[in-house]
Amino acid sequence: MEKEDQLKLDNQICFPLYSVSRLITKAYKPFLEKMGITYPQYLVLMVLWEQGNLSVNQIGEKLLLNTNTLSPLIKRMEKIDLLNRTRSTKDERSVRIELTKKGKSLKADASEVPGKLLNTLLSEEVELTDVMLLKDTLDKWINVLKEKSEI
Amino acid sequence: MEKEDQLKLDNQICFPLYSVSRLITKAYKPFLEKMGITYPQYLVLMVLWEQGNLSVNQIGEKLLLNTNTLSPLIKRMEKIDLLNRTRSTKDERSVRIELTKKGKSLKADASEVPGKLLNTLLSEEVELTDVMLLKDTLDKWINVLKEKSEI
DNA sequence: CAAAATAATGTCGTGCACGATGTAAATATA
DNA sequence: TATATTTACATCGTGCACGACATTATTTTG
Repeated sequence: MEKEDQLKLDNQICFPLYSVSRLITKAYKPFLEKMGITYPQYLVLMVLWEQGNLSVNQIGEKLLLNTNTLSPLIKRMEKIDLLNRTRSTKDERSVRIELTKKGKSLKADASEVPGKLLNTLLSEEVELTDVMLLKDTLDKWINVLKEKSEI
Repeated sequence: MEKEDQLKLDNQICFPLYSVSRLITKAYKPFLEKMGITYPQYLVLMVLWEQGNLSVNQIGEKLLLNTNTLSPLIKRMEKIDLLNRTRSTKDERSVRIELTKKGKSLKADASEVPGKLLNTLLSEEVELTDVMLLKDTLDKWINVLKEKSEI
C-alpha cells in the first residue's frame, strides 16, 4: 500500500476501533440508563461485583484507568449511593471502595444486560464466532499495547 | 456461559474494544503531538485531505460524529489555523470547511504516522494478518451498529 | 403563498480521559 | 534516624462525546 493510501479513512485500523467502541457504548445506553449509571460506572461495578472490596488503584489496574479518571468517577458513584469510600487504617494513603446495598442489588438487573446486548449485535453479518475471535485478538493487543505504554 | 459469568470483566467484548481504542489513541499521541493536533483532529484532517472541502455534516457522516461534537472541535482547529469556516452562499445553513496551507502541509508529516504506528503494534503476538482480519470484522460491526443506532 | 416540517449548525450541561502537578503517608537509603 | 524516594490518591485544565435544546434557513404541504 502506498503511503498516500495509508492516510485514507478506509485504511485506518484505529478509526473503526474508536467508532465501534463508541457505537457499542451507545448500544448499552438504554439498558444502563434504566439502572441510572454510565458505561464506565458499569465497568467499575463489574469489577467490584466480581472482586469484592478494592482500593482505587486496584480498580484502576483492572480497568486500565488512572486515578485522575477514577477518583471523580468513583465520587460520582458515591454521590448516588452505589458505593462507600473509606481510608484504610493499615495504609492511610489507600482508599477502600465498598459496594452499598444499592450497588450490590444492581447486579441482578445487570445480569440481563450482556445477553440483550449480544442480541443487538448478532445478525447475518456478525456471528458469534466473529465476536469470540474479535475478543481473542483484542486481548492480545491489550497485552502488547499495555507494555508499550508503560515503557 | 452462565449469566453470572457474563458479568465478569474477562468475558466482556466491549471492554477490550474500549481499552484498545484508548491505548491506540495513546500510542498515536507522541506522533500527533509533534504536529500539534489530537486524534479526533487527525481524523478530521484525514477526511479533508482525502475528500477536499466539505460541510460539517459531511465530515460528521464520514466520522460518525454529530455537530455537537464536531462544531467545537472544528472551531478549535480554526483557532490554530488548520482550516477555515465559511457559510455557503447557496445554502446559508451550511458551513464549508476548507483546509489552510498549514492544514494541507501537515499531510506530509502525517503520511509517516500510519507506518510507525503499525510497527508499534506488530509483534510476536500480533501479526499483520491479525490486524487485517480485525479491521474486516470491525467494519462489519460498524454497519450493523450504525443501522441499530439510527432506528 | 402561509404555516408546518425539516435540515444544518450551534450552545449548554454532564461525564469521561488524561497530562501535569500537588499532598500526605509509607518505605528506602545514606 | 534524618532525608530522599516512592506510593496512593486527588485536583486542575483541556478536549472530546453526546443528549437536550435553540436558531436560522430551506423545503414541504395545505
